[in-house]
Amino acid sequence: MKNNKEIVHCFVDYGFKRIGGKYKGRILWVLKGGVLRYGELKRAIVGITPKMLTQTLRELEADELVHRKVYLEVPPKVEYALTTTGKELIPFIEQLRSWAKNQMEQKNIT
Amino acid sequence: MKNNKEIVHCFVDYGFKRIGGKYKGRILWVLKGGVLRYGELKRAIVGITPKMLTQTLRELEADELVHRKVYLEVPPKVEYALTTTGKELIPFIEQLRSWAKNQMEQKNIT
DNA sequence: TAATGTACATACTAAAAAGTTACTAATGTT
DNA sequence: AACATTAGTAACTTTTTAGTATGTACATTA
Repeated sequence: MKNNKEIVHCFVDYGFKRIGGKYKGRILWVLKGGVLRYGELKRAIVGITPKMLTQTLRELEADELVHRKVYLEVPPKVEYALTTTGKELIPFIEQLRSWAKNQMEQKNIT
Repeated sequence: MKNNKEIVHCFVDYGFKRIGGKYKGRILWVLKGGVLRYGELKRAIVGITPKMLTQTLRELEADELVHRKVYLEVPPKVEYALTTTGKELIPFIEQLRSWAKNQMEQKNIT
């Protein structure tokens, strides 16, 4: 999800542009639990490919929602954590989540 | 944004699938103010094409977030309104919106 | 008689997002 | 020497989403 150069029409538009995309919400949500390494994220976000994980993390980083810390070791070690701005989004995701939970229970979705 | 048949991985995933897409958030948000006709929506959602407006409204309708009421008149008249489920999303959008507002002000985005 | 208004539909194209497959670096371990 | 480990990359294809351009119905109004 590219969001540079595009015209932002309103706050809602801007907000959705920053958290849109197939995996951003899930990534932010699991990072709510604390710092995670790349491989841990990969296991947590079931179904994501390394390409999409890296790509999405880079977008989140550029967007200052996630912080990336590289350890100069071999084998490599990279840790990801929410930034302050990223943490501010958690209540919002939580609200969507509880709405979704409700909906899924009502609709009996497996 | 198609979301049938796909695997839903968690509540967050499900939630984002239901409100994802370029215009859904904005449409729900303007409908918060009350019932709107097709043409009014078109004017409210600046930049949307009739194709995308219709398509998105149909998705929202199929998803039971928006209700569509057709008057059998000529020229045609169709009204759109939030359903109960749709209204339940408003606080959530409001939260994203206020986060976005904050961000935009901090970053001095026009 | 022709234009106007309204809510679309249809066919097609372009752009964006996501997926697939294969590959790398450098050290420690067997 | 071969192998495992970790966090990715690169090139390419497919799928999905969005945009463009044009057309339709039909009562009312000019």
